[in-house]
Amino acid sequence: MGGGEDDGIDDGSVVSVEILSEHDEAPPLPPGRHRTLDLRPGHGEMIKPAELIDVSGHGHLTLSDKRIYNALVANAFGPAMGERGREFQISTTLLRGSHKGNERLKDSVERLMKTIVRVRLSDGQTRRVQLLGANDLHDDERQEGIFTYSFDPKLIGLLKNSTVFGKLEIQVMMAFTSSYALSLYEAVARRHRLQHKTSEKFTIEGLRDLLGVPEGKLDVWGNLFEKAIKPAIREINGLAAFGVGIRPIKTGRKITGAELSWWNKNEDELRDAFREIQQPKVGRKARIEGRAEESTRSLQEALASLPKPKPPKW
DNA sequence: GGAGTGTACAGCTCCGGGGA
DNA sequence: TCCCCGGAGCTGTACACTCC
Repeated sequence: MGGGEDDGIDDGSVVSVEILSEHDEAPPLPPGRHRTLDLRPGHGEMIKPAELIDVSGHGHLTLSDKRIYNALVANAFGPAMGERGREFQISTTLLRGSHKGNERLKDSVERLMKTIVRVRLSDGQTRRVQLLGANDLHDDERQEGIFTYSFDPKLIGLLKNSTVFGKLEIQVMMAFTSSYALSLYEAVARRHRLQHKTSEKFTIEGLRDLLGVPEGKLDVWGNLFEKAIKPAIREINGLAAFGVGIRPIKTGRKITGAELSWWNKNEDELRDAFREIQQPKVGRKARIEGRAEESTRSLQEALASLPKPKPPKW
């Protein structure tokens, strides 16, 4: 998520969607172009319209909020998502993850409802809509924990005509431990398939928005880099099918912007990423940083230095 | 001297799970 | 399903240090 009305130096990330009136039919597309909602995600993938990735003002959302929202989008995804007044249902078990109660789910839903999507329209106006529309959480026994939800009609208007999207690997998405990593992953996922582009420049504010850093937090570049950018890059480069890098741009000595770049991984890197996703989250940071190998080696050395145990007498 | 870098530490959030 | 707990590790802040 990122981009928006206060976007970066390079305007390439700003979503520009031609909005139709409530009753308009979608205009015909040029040959070879498809509407996002007509696409079919592959196995283990989800497709997220760019309008839901380039969201401003999502700084207060936690990692689990973002995951839950992606699960709701994945569940609703398809031509039906573009129908006004359409409601969708999903089992709360799928949204809760491994946690037993619904209390966190309720909190997440309320935070998602308070999140405003800001999209710049082609006529220069900015549209503001709620990320999640009206919903019902049935938590009595007869309803078996079903969450019924809808999207704002104005948001549906955007989604119906969307042609730009990001393909997200669900396993990778679930493996992130940092919310900044998930935001950066989504932002790059929608960009890295572009053949003519492998980088994009942002202002510091644009980059903060892209990562979803709350206002007033991590104001100093050093802190932003150390606590948000570095962990996000580390996780993506360790887990995703593509690599990312962020290079600061200086004006004099002051850092005034940053260049985000991305590339496809080679076979070995892909194999490493796949292997890491299969491993438990505990110790991932160390493994990704390559420290795991070192600590394993020192452990082996320590074990080797111990006196060999005598074979048991049977 | 101003700006970036590195790091220690405290607080917070996430996550998994026990028990009612 | 809810309430609660504890551990792991993420996040934010502050400060000393380095560099230009």
